[in-house]
Amino acid sequence: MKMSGGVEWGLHCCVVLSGSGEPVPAARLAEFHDVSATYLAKQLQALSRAGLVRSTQGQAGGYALTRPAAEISVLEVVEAIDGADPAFRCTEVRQRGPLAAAPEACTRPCGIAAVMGAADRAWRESLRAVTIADLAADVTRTVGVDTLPRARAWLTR
Amino acid sequence: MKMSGGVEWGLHCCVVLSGSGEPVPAARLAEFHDVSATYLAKQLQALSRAGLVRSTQGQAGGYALTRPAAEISVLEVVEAIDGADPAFRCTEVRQRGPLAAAPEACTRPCGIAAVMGAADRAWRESLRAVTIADLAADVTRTVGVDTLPRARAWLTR
DNA sequence: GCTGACGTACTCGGATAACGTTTGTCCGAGTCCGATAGG
DNA sequence: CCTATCGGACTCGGACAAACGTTATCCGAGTACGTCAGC
Repeated sequence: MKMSGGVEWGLHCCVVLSGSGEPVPAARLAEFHDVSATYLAKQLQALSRAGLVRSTQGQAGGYALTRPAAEISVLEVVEAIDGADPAFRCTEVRQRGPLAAAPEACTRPCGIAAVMGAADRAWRESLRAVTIADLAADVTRTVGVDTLPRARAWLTR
Repeated sequence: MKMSGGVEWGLHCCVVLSGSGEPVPAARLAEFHDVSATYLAKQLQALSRAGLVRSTQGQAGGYALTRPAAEISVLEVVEAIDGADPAFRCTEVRQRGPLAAAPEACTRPCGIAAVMGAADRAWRESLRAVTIADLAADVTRTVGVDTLPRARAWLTR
């Protein structure tokens, strides 16, 4: 039960990208966060495929959010990078073994899968309730008012 | 974001073990579910280490629940097999890079980690609310009243 | 002076290796039951 | 007939490989800007 480490990077990138329409190159974002440039590029590609960011090629190109930060939930970023598949995958154990239940006798999903599905939905709902704008506001409140503006200035230097 | 497949096996084992104090060998449980005996043994060992089941050695030995099924939550089984560590691990990205925040300026946890932690708690709370007895009752209701008694009879044949 | 085309440098994107974790397997230590021999 | 001892077989437990997924990396395709020649 482990989430991809790229999720954290992707979220941080979305936060610093919020509020500025200027495209920022992946290499710049990587240098800012002091992480592997090539691997961060992979995460940004995933965000691009999901339609959360728009990529611009050529000089002065880079990545920018496609929507206002207030309209992007944390869940979307997580699902874009880590995948939208539920953590639990039912293998229909009931239908195996000497006393296997007939497939038609099995209500879908089975009790175990239902519990896991409910927990998964609770988890996703919790992430859906928070937006990138909320995260940015939190940074402003806890670390300092000028933190994000300074970051944006550095990124678009 | 993927849960260990052994969790499903462990839960099914707990369900069929509920209600009978008789120890059941791991090999028998594996045959019943038609899964790898050696690997299932590994999961049962994890449950044993967590104190959810008690192992008895020698002839007529095996595994049995230590507590009534109504007092064992699904969460306990999941944490015993899949580990209790949260899925998200904060690497303190804020403290890296050219504009790194000073460690003392960072409130713990940071906004991102806080959101992830809340989602994790929601997930766990959802799993904590269901017990093995609930799962057993669901089987009785959906598949058939005699399903579990027949399974127990087969296991202790 | 203006316009068009060209070259260049910079960007992303997908295909390609290395590592770690999970999955799967094996054999050894420990223990209980049954058989057996003695009282 | 009862009891203590011994043998055997069955059990779990931890240590040992293989496979998958994640992590990390590279090079090629595409595009926008700046330059330069022509009108």
